[in-house]
Amino acid sequence: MILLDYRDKRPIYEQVVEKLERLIVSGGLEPLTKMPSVRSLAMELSVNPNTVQRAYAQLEQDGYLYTVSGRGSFVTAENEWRENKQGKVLREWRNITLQAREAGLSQERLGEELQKIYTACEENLQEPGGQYD
Amino acid sequence: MILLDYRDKRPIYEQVVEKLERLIVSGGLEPLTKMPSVRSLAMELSVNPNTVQRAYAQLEQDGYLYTVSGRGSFVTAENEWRENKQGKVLREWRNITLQAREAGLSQERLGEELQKIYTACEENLQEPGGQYD
Amino acid sequence: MILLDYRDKRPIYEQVVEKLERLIVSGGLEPLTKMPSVRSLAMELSVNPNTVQRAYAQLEQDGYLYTVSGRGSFVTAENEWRENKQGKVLREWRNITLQAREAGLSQERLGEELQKIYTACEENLQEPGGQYD
Amino acid sequence: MILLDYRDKRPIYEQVVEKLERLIVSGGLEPLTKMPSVRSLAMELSVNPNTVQRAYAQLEQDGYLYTVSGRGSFVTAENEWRENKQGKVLREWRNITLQAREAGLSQERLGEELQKIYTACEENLQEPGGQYD
DNA sequence: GTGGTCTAGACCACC
DNA sequence: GTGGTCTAGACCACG
Repeated sequence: MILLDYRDKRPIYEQVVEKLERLIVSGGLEPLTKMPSVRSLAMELSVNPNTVQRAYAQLEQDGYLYTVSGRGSFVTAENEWRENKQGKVLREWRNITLQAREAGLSQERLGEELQKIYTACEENLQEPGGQYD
Repeated sequence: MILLDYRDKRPIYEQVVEKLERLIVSGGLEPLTKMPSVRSLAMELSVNPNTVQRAYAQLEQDGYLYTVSGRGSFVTAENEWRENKQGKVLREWRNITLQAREAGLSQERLGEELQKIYTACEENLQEPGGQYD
Repeated sequence: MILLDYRDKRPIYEQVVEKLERLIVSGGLEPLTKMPSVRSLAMELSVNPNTVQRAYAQLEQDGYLYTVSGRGSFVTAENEWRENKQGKVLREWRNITLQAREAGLSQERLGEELQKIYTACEENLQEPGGQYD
Repeated sequence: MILLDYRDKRPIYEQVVEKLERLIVSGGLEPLTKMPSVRSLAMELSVNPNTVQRAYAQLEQDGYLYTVSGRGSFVTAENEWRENKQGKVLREWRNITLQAREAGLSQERLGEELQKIYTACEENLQEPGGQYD
């Protein structure tokens, strides 16, 4: 389900956060679903339980999960993070787009890319937590 | 010329790389210009010369600078990095745009933003290494 | 009657204690009333009887209930806990007020708030176990 | 400087957070001061460096500190947290005051207490991180 | 069995 | 030396 990249410079727990956030945002993990337990996910990824726990804590702090001690962690309702997430991603998007303009990419070019990304939706929506880099 | 943010989590040399790269990409530093010496830039930024050295090495590896031993470092000709840079930034841009789609932002919305960013060009082009976040 | 918040970090039995204590303190459960049996309250709240048992034990220890073996639990006479409760809450109140002063809130400001809280009494007194956060 | 209470049920890192937050809020640690290093504070408190680091991370997330990798952690400027802190403490204060009212404490009584707390300022301001419980 | 906390000890990147 | 990450293994409270 999740594949870790040990060559990535970022810490492992951050990779886990990113993958899970994407799964949640894209609907791969529906609201109210029970997440795998800290220990089981740690086993599955062959990392220390502490590492997974740290990822869960981060996701909870970001509003994607809530966790009930002794029972497990659960995905929060969509409306709790949807708006927040859109704001964050939009800010990043503006930043990158500005850089693209500086690098000499024309508005038309980006417009075409935009079109491509939004029309090529079927196959990607199937596998939402996939590789982006 | 360059302002460092000590509260930024990223290492300082990386900030220096980023700022200089932007200066070069956006035309603030023209091709074939001589860069300030490692020592003088280190003094100006009040950082360890090692840090500047590392930044220059990175920029050289990325194709923005070339160093002539005993003479100094110079900005390379534009065609050497332009294409490369565009490729990199475009890949990032696609990645973020995909995330934006997953987060529920519509193509129309991003199209409008695109328009805004490209029409509001005059004032921003003046100060290309500025704040993006 | 009582609504549990499963996303609250505190253990469930503590929530039950808090709600019942408020009900008693605010007069929602009059002295000498018979409390619901452990089992029935557990059913009503859909929790483990152990949890309710623990809450009752805590309330008994705090002087709000007394248990007659084989008969059930009953709310104690008011004078048994009134003074104690006031002392505890007053100590907490002093603590927070001191923090408020340290945080820069003026005496006048808190005086106004005090006034507001005590004049807006009618509607809140109806539903004493309600939301405070 | 900081005294840990091992009988306290709360985790150690949380106690550290609380004490340091109070020191900062009350002016015992001035803005831009360098905090003791993670390791040295861990030695001083006889706890594991991880525990202190967790406390620092929390304080950073709450806006009281910023940390520069390889250089240390520093107290942020006052305006970054002052307002936020006041809001939080005021909400708590309202909550407790409401409970005090329910417990039968009169507005006059709390008014007197308020007066006492605010007039007895001299001695307490000297030792702002002191015992509150 | 679940999450939460803590310790001890290790390694890395940065400055 | 500084902070940051990770592992291994332990204990506790909760349900």
